[in-house]
Amino acid sequence: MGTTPSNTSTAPSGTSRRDEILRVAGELFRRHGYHATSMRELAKRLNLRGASLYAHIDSKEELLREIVDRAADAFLASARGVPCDASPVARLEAFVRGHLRVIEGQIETAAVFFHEWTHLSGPARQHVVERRDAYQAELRAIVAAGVASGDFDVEDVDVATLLTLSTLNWSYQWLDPRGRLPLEELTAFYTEYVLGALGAGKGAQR
Amino acid sequence: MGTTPSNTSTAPSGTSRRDEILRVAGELFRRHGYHATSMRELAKRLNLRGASLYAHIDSKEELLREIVDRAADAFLASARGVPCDASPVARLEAFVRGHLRVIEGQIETAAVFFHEWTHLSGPARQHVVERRDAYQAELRAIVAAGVASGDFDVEDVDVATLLTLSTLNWSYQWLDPRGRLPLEELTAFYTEYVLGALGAGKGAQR
DNA sequence: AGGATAGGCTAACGACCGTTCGTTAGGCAA
DNA sequence: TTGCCTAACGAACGGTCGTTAGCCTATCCT
Repeated sequence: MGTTPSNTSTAPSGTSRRDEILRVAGELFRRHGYHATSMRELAKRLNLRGASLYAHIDSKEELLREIVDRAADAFLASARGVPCDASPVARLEAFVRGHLRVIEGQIETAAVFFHEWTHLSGPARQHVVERRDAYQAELRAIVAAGVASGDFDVEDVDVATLLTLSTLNWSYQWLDPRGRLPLEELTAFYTEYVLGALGAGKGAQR
Repeated sequence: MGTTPSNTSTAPSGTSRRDEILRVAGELFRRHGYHATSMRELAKRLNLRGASLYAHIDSKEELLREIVDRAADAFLASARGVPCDASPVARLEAFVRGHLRVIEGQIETAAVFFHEWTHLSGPARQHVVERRDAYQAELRAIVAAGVASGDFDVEDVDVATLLTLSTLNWSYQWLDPRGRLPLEELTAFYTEYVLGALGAGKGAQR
């Protein structure tokens, strides 16, 4: 155990110090924005000095990259977890549920992902673009399948996909995990909204 | 004319230097974010030095405030221009059209409004909150009217309003004034999408 | 012509930034 | 006890930031 890497050091709560830094960074990045959050402020929140953070991380950008990566991976995994042998309506429903679950389960991470990812540069940025595109492609496939099966009635699959993503993506701005609506209920509202928009009417096959 | 205030000085294109500063600031704030845009960079884009900007403006925050205010005012004016004696469907359609027109007509201003307004502080910030709330209230009134008239079929007017706003608000992320779809066509797609979501079906009264 | 004004510049201020470096203290194993 | 490692600190590096003050020039007005 003497060779344990430094990032497994234990913070009081049982999580690693590095995880704690990431968590607080996520909160601050979300609240103030990446560039308006200083390392000194982040350290202060952790009862440390700015310089001390570098015992655990390489750079500020690494924090952003890791937070954004986590969200991107979560969204993509969620989309990829949608059973592709289900009906388009059921798939759409699963997609929506997965989307909201990711946001609700890690609101800070998701919010930073949506709002701050463009501050990444180089390969990290490109990697995010790829995953966003892949995510959109998953949704597009569902919409297209719905159109092909007759469950959805849209004139332009690309636009319908964009509009659906728009509906889902803005939710980080107002979705409150402790809000008045339980997630299941919000998911039901969302699903009905989107299905209606896609022309799936209430009698659509599930 | 010797008493002309300083902000009416003429830039090459015929607009005032101050307007030019605002325009370029809007572009840079949108592309890089407010905090990641420096006054030196803004000045450089205008072939000036950073310090020279203060002959025309009081502060960096004033730029942000003015850009955000313009967008907020435009959105609210647009919503208030919706004829309240029309059918709910027609009102909704006008709302959507107005929303997209504001964005399309000043994409930088709108994008900065959606993405950077939280960097404002004090009364300016509060003023934005008020206008955002007023804008949402206008939409809510339309949705509620549609429910009352039987044109819309939603279970929760507040949630339906939020979801509709979500659908509209994310468009600044992808709406390209020079994109493949003319605005009228995009508006038609958008209207159909939202009306469908609100349970207004294609036979709904217009 | 002379004075006023506007707009631009340079230099500088005071504050802040992300990060590195040298050092210290505490913990652990041999 | 000694030696090593980790985590944290203070000091500092090498900048950057928004902004102010003083100066200069061009233009306009009387």
